[in-house]
Amino acid sequence: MSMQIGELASKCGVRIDTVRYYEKQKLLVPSGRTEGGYRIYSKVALRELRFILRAKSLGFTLKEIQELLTLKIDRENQPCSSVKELAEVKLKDIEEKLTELGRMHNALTAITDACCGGEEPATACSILDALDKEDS
Amino acid sequence: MSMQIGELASKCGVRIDTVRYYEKQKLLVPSGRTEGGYRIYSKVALRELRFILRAKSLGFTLKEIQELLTLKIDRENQPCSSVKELAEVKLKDIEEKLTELGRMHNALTAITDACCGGEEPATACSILDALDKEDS
DNA sequence: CTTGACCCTAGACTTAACTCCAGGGATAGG
DNA sequence: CCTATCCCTGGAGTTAAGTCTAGGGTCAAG
Repeated sequence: MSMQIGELASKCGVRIDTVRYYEKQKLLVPSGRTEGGYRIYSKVALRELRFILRAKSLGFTLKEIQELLTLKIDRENQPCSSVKELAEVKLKDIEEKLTELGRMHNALTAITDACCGGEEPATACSILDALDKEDS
Repeated sequence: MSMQIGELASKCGVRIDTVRYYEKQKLLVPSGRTEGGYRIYSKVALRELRFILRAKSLGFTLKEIQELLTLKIDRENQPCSSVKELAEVKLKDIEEKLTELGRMHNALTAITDACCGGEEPATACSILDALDKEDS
């Protein structure tokens, strides 16, 4: 039903420090404290941490997750469009990175394929030449 | 024929600080200094800086570019295979990132497409629900 | 009552690749 | 000579998301 920080962390596969860090970032507040000052977490906190981790795995930053949580907490009064907008911004973001990585991949593949990769000296290595070319 | 740091930087579209930073990282040494201590760069330095920037645009880190430069400087005695190996490691690296980003893209697209995005309250928003789901 | 496992805080450190700052010197044009 | 523009150094700051450290308290078992 309720647990300490160590159990919460290990249930989610993160470090204790990470949980405390999320708290400092106002992403996750413990349900209470013991007399001795230990944080206690409920099942709700477990769900919340998992929410955060899922959003992270989709590429959201902690700052963006904060926004998502703000919307989530106040769901009744927030339009779906606000949530979808965040998701779409992030999607565009991911798409840009994909494009850029694709560009790198194509260019690097091209010059790598052209290289013999043999044991002969790299005096005329086509990779080094491509990086050193006069044009562009 | 030869220039100061400002001209070199602007010819390559980087900041002066960046050039000095590359020098600190032992990527780019000026050809000399004026009496007054100003760095002077030759056409060779210009090529070298462009080499660095091209490698960077292919996804190499500065540390990896250092290795490339080490090989390049000693081309005669380095096998092509060493160069190609660096390129292939980087390619694999890029491919992993592409895979991961593709995974994110698919997942986020799926849950985003399912969201109405309308002005109605997000009480049952499918994006929030997907992030909050019990399973997985 | 002692041991070991757990927890607390505040704050420093990490990585990459810059970017900025203070305080000052060099150089060219008028 | 004055001014504007360039340049110098050493070192600090930036960003994201943690990770680590020192020094200490809590709690349950034996």
